[in-house]
Amino acid sequence: MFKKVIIAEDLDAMNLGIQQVLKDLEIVDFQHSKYCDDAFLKIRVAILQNEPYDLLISDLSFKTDHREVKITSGDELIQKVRQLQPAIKIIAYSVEDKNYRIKSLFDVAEIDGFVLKGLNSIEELKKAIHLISNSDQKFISPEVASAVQEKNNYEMDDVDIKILKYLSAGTSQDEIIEIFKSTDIKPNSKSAIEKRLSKLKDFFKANNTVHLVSITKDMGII
Amino acid sequence: MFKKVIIAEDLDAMNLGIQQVLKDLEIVDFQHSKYCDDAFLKIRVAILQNEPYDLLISDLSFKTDHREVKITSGDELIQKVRQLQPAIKIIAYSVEDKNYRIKSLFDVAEIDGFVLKGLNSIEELKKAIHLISNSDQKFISPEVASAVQEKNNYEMDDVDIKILKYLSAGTSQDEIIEIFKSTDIKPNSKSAIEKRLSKLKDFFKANNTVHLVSITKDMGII
DNA sequence: CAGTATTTTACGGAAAACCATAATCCGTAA
DNA sequence: TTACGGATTATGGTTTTCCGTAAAATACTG
Repeated sequence: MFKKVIIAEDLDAMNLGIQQVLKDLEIVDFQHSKYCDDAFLKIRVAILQNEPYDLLISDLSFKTDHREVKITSGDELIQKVRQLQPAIKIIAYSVEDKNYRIKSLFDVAEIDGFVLKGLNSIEELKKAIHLISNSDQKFISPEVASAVQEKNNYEMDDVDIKILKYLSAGTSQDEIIEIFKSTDIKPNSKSAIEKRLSKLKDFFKANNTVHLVSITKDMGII
Repeated sequence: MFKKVIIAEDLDAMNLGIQQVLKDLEIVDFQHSKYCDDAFLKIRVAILQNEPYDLLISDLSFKTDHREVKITSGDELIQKVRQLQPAIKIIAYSVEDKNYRIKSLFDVAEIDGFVLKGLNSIEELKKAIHLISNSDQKFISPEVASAVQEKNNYEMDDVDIKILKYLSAGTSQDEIIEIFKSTDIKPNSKSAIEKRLSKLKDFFKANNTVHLVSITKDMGII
């Protein structure tokens, strides 16, 4: 079982629940942070002191307040922690149920578990901690288990995402072309952008651009 | 102080936090429901038994699981409870920070308090309960206090919302016109729809339709 | 190097969306 | 009834997007 745990979670009411879980599991050595920056710092310090954490439980979305922060989302935090301490186990604990985002957490950041905040998430969190503490198996909440097996036969790249983001920000296709040319982004012809858009619409079964942006927004891609 | 309280909140981890607040306030008679339907039923029964609740604390968004439910959101629940028992005090407790939605909760459903789930929401919830328990003042979390004073000089109507929803679902303007004509919705000419869209774009400072849908989605209007 | 495949770019016509103006309908009041 | 104002509808022209075809550039292969 884990000896030293760190929690990154901003909502105070939620924190109580997580701490209850750890107490039930008789894990006494845990810290929690309301800010990603703070959590990252604690993890770094722990490594330097030769007493690294062996589990990170992190939320994905964090509220912003007056404080100036560098790491704004749990995704970023997880990413950076994975680089800093590759062996640490990571559980994402979130209400996020968009397949795309969950899948990329497993694929890119190689999280060890994903627990969906829900009606029985406290029990699930316990299960997840148990499972990954003494094996290298992955845990994923049953409600979203389909996310990982889902194969995206069409791999979207950075440019696709950029286009979608610009579109949703009200940029016209022509303006996007201008921006791409001036910032030296590779495919920047009218046809190329159009073709990509057409492929995206095809893939997401969108009737038109408005629909496409609406769908990808819902999926949490942009 | 309140004697009998009901909580509608689906996330189990969050429930612990709220119950802690009530215990601190020495409110012992409280129930909680993970489903809106269940909460509504409890409230109805309590009225029939002549022991009505005097406070409802409700989340806004609820997860769906296998169960068939009639009331799917906290907004609906609040609305129906307000009709059923006009004198009950209602606090919305949510992460929702879109001004439009908060404002309409105060204006339409006449909630008595809005507490934003956040880094210090437990304390705020306590304050809110205190304030509204012995006065008719409204409580609103400081972070979103601006929401209520914000005056929407342009009043959107049902048709506007319908248009936006259809657009975000991939319906073309022409198709919307067809739908409006076949379902007998009043302004259904090309010009009328165009004019409305143009006004909406103007009001929301949107460059084009994609942008407009993107903005209104973010605001929680659609 | 030649030959083939893939990607990017170019072009043009069709459709949809955008925008300004003018005509029509409709309720209200003089 | 008639005049007026507001809302809806009609019309026409411009811009943007859409979509197919084809040329050019690049990458890949034997």
